[in-house]
Amino acid sequence: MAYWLFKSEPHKWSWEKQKAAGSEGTQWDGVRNYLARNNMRAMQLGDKGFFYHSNEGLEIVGIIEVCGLAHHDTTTDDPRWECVDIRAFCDVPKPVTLKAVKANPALEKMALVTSMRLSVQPVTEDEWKEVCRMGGLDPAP
DNA sequence: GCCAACGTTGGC
DNA sequence: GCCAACGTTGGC
Repeated sequence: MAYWLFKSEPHKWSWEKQKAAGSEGTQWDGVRNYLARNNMRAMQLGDKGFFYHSNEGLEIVGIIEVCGLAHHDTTTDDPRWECVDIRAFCDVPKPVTLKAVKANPALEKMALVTSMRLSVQPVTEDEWKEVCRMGGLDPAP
């Protein structure tokens, strides 16, 4: 089981929309970055990830589950781009802000801080547990 | 809305 | 294969 972080601008695709998509989930399309794509290729069914609101909110608001392995992104004809399917798993009761992440020395190596612009990021198990604890999810799912 | 960071593109 | 130009992202 691995952990990830997905970034989305809420006016394009918000946590509310992700939840409304229900248990069937949606494809995480639109990623046009090799590193982010490679991260998605490495995902396994049942992997969990944080759902982060960029630009507005700037906080981790939910947890998703990978429910479909990487496959071609149907929003482009370019065969290079792939995406996974994800579905909402649960809310983060107390959203964890970027500010709070940056202020926590235990999270200083987190990709959210060091690779700010990467849209699909790996999260270590320690980081996962720490962010869940900050968000009011203890034990971590 | 600005601007820094950084990934991608394309000419050589 | 290098590197400058360009476009996009995302925090502020």
